[in-house]
Amino acid sequence: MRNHTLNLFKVNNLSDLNFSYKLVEFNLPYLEGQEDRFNKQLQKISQQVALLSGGPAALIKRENRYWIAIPADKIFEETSINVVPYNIRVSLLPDVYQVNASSIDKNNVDVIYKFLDFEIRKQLSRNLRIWKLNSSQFFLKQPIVSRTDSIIDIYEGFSYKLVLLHGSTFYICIDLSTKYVDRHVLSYYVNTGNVQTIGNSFKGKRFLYLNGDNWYATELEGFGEDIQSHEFNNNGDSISVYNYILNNARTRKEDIKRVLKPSDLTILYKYPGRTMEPHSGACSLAKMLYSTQDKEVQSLHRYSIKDPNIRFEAIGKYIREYFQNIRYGNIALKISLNPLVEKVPNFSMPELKYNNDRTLKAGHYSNGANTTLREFAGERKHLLIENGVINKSMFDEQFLIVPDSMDRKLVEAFKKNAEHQIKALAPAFTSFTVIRYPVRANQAATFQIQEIEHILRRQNALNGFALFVLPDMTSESPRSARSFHDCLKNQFYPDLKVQCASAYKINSFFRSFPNAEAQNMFEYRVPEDKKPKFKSYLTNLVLEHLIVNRKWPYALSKNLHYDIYIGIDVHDRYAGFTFFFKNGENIFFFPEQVPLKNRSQRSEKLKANLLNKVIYEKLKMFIPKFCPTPNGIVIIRDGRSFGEENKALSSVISSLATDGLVDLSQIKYSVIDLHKQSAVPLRIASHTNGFNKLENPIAGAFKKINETEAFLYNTGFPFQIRGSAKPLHLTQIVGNTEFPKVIEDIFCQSILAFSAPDRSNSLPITIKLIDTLLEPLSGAIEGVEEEEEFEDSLGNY
DNA sequence: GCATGCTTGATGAGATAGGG
DNA sequence: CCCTATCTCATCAAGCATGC
Repeated sequence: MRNHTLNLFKVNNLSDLNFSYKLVEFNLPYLEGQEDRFNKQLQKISQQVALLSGGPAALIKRENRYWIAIPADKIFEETSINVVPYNIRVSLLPDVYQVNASSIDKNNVDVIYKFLDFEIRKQLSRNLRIWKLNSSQFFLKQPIVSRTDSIIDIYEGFSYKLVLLHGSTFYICIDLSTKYVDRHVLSYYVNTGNVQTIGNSFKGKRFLYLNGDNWYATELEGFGEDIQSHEFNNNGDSISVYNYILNNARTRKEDIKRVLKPSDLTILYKYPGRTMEPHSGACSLAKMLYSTQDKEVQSLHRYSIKDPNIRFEAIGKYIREYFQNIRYGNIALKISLNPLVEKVPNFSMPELKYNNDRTLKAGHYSNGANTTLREFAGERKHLLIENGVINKSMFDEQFLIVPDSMDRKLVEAFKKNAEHQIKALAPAFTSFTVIRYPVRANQAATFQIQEIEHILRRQNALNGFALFVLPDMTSESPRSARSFHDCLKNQFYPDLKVQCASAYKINSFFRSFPNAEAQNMFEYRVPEDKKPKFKSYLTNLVLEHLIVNRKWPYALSKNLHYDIYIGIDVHDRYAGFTFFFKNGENIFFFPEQVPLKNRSQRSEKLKANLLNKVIYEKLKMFIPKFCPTPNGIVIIRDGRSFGEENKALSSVISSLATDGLVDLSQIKYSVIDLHKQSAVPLRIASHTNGFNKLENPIAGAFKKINETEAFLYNTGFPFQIRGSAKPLHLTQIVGNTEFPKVIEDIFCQSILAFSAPDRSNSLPITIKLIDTLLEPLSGAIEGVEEEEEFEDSLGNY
């Protein structure tokens, strides 16, 4: 194992700090089955106490009862808190609990975490050299020296999170972050003379407002008069914007006087994304914020992608400059200047099983390997091209649906290429039936799709699989092209399974040549110089089409530790389920329509009875066929599970036991939450002997932060990525499986990169497939409604 | 066509302030 | 004193550039 550097900086003098606390008592009745409500009520009480006492409040459970801990030096009056339907009395108990570093245990560690985190955040917010975007992101007030002639200043900063390792040691975890801000203040562009003509173009944009020492993000609502004339109501008194700003400038008064002119225009702003009574401010204190889709930022985006050396160097700098003067009570926190360095374990690359009994094994030839780790990604693709897909089942009916604007000979040429490529990978494939559809410019997507449906119905093509060539929509807005695409997939789903391609793209590869055999005839061919690009385009398109056809390209040589994995994800109206058995030769996908989210619950929450129904039905059918008496069932939930998955899984297992399909005394189970993006911005870099001291960790490296939580790096070596690898965050929410075995199983699943075998893939195939086969449907509903509204408004004229 | 890293924007939910 | 608009906090999907 190699040494690795982690972006974790230890709090060294925890033992010097005094975390003594008092308890707050309350009695909240728990109604059976009302767990959701109970948790919300608990949270509300704890926040209320934090407010009353003016400091941190930590919710803790002792002797099967809940309490709230607040620092021993805080006090508040006994009071009632309204948590519908109760009024809960909260009172501060007199006893003081002494806590020191040696007495940290799992009963009081959350108290220490909350207290410490509260202080660190508070003191970062008070640091005059940085500004706070939200509770975890901080940026320097000095932009980094620009490397371009751009009108944009780049503000670098960091996101912060306090991390508890293995329940006893605290670390500061920070990562880099960037914001793009206009170099000039708004008054450089807009003044009382031109506000009528160009003012509107700035409305709705986001601005960084430099209000004295306090900088924050705002959204521009509109403009007022000049700041000397413009008055607003301040606690009952009318005051001009100019006077208000100078009265409140405090230490920054001289600086502000220099930029603030009485003739500056007043801006009316609100906080981004909110509806509120606008505040008044000065144009000369606002600088426009840019987002990643702004043209001006596009060329700067690459500067924020940083390799591990540069990233870790900057992280160390922020620790030195902003984390060495933080106090807890009367004592300075001693935060290590050096990052945590330790041996990080990794799983080895699993062996893959291909068609024709071929395998791919990375490592030393002496161990039976047939490739080096370095060559793994390339070979993974190469073996697939050579041997074809492992799934040899028959194909359903196949359609090639093309716009009638596409030349017949071009369609013929493309069809020949596509069929040849598919047959090379899956010999069971025969041919496409070509269907042409008319394209009507300037017509709503819904209307066009209806017309296409009539045509497909006449040709009996509403079932099966289609490669659908989208018309050339380069002249139209990207939104309407996207809307067409989404409508299409939504309209025919799930009977007709559609993979899309673009006529524009296909056209760009082909050229017409004189026919060699017949004079005055033409044919379409790909010229030599475009062949490599076309080959790569076609391979990827065909691989996707095979995935849509459920023809999995390869599998694992060995079974996973646990026999059954179930992936679950939700996109708007559909929940997707994948069932993965043993080594992945048998994977099944099912969409299930779910009720649209309502106001009171989280959008992605699934109900236990739906989960129970789907999972039980399918497992009852599959277990006898693919894995009799399984040793374990694991649910992987993309995003957050809400206890429903757990309820469903235990009821499914007991039903299956009644049916005699599983052995209750043997079977293991668990629910895993998988986050592509974690609140903990943990990074890892491997030490090398080369010129660059740090590089991305090997794929399969993992860092457990406690018994049920880990970070898994799936995108490192041998895969090539720009920047620094971002891990998956895995949490075993419930269950009795061995967590490290589950992590390894998830790593193996991520090596089944079906859609791009030569690239890295961070998601396990159980989740990735749901995204691929479900994703285009989400958003389609909204798109349709927008189009219809648009049509209606046209009709009124 | 695919993949990645990265930032912004949207969203939900609890809590609060202030008007009627 | 209740209701509603506003605010804060936290999380996740969308959308970007870029490379194969």
